[in-house]
Amino acid sequence: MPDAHTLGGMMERIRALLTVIEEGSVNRAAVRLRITQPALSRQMQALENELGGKLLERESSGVKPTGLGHALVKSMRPLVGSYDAALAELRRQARGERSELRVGYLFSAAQSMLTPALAKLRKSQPEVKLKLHDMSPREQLDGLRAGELDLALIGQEGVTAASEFHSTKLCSLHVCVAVADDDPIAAQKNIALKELKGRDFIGVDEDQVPGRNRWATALCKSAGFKPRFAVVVDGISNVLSQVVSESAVTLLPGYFEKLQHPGVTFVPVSDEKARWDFIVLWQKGRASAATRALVDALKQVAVTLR
Amino acid sequence: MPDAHTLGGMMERIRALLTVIEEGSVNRAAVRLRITQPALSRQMQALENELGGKLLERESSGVKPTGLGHALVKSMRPLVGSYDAALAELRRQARGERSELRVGYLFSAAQSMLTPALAKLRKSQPEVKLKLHDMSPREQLDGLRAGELDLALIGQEGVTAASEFHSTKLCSLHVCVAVADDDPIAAQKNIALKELKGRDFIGVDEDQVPGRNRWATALCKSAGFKPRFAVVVDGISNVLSQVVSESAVTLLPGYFEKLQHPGVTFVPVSDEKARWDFIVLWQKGRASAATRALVDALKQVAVTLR
DNA sequence: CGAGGGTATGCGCATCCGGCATAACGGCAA
DNA sequence: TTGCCGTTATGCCGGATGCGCATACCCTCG
Repeated sequence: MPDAHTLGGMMERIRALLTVIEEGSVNRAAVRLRITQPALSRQMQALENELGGKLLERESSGVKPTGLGHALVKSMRPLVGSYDAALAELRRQARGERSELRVGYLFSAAQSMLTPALAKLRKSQPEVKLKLHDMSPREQLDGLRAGELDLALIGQEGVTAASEFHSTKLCSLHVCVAVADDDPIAAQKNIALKELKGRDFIGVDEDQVPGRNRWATALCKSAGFKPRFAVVVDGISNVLSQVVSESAVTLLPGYFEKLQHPGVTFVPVSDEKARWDFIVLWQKGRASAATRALVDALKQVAVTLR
Repeated sequence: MPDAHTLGGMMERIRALLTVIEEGSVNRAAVRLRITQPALSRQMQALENELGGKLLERESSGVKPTGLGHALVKSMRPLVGSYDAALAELRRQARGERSELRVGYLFSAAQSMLTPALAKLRKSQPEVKLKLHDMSPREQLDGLRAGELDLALIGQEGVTAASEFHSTKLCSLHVCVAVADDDPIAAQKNIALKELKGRDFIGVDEDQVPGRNRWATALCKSAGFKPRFAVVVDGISNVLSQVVSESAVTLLPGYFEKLQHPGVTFVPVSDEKARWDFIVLWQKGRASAATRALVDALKQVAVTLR
């Protein structure tokens, strides 16, 4: 029940009217609401003025709803109930008690880290309701911005957006270059970035993997050349096919070495600066216990994977 | 949009927050809401205090929702929409513009009057959405009291409840007595009430047809005797069967003469006092145009049926 | 550095709204 | 019939709330 000093809006007056109709008496309802009868009487009048019609028939034995009063009860009672439930849930969430955790991630990048972290979370917070969404980095960022995700596991693409959310770097992977099996580079144990000067690069659509091309460009620039993107494809899964068919190269985070792709060889880059960061982003404001627990679990798993 | 002096409750602050998040700026939202930026800033703070958590991250370029702010938008936006729609509909109804009309009636009693009245209504108010409910007198009264009906066509049973609603008497029917075909009374053109002294009467369950037995009792008392109810049945449709099987009698409104029932004859009662009133009840408070139109139409039809 | 955009906060004033006291009405019992 | 009790409505007053104005502080950009 709101205290006397928050009874200022229509919703509060509507709530009071529901009580009056239930009691059939302004006086008894006032006792229930812990205000005086005259104050409540005036609230009822104010509500009638605001709606433009009588809601109550006044009699010496109490009050009875008019047709309009009945209609208000019918339409507003469920609404008030939903509103109260929503407020209660928001207050719970504000206290960090949100039990739902919506996680966005890219499977190929995150599964080796996410799976053990979720196991830890399941142990420490068994009541958490997880919603896992396999999505591209772009979708992850959009989901966070729209408030549809609580947390995202994202790579280098998330670095530019990190200031919009809370963020923590989990680990930094080395970089490898993908080449066709019959490429001379495929026989090397590793490669320096400058050896890629003059080669055709395959880029990724900015819309799907924001910042990937800029990252590759920055690395090559630090090695003294500017990469030429012969083709820009619309998804990571198409990059490796184009590497083969175009006799081109592309820079990828080291986790790709674990993926088998016919006709493609991954060669580690030896440059110290060639790193790919893996970070976790979560919403600003107070984080729920579930969110904090998952972030902690991810940090622990990241340490073991180094 | 409420004016500046009614922004007192949480709902109004929530509404303001939706605007702030939409604009991404307290300042621009304040312009939209036609209040000053400091007032709106304080409302946001008050709302955060009431919910117990930050809803907005403040930056020099404006504001961004926190996770809690996103959650509020998601849960409250539809609620605010429903609330506004409900208020708008209530205001329309208050102005007499309700386009729905829920009518309760007992078919056998009311159809001869209701059908022509509805034809008149259809002509004068073609946009009215009618909801017709064939129900017992008890159900009609309960429906009115619960605000589920706007108007009820009811007989003598509604007379005692008339003070709870607006009411108009439409007509007064003569009374007849129902007897078995082989009863000596069946051969009479009419009958005086006092001739029924000593006969078994069939009564009707008070719960289904409130006041029917009391009405019959009062009529017989005015003729100098008290009726003995041999059987009390649970519905009007069972009365006539019992009249035959029990060689009993019952008093009924004159409209029953139009109904064919095997083995039963209806004989008019000659006593002047033997009348059965037919009335229309509708909700207190301002009646919609549709309700008034139907009441008028019923009055006109009642005149022609006399 | 200054200008312009943003949000937060002190202060004063107007309005709102509650409590207290009282008026008016209807119903019921003696 | 009168008096009592229950009801709702309304006048008056004071405290609470919330707004506008002025100002402080921060950030970004030319």
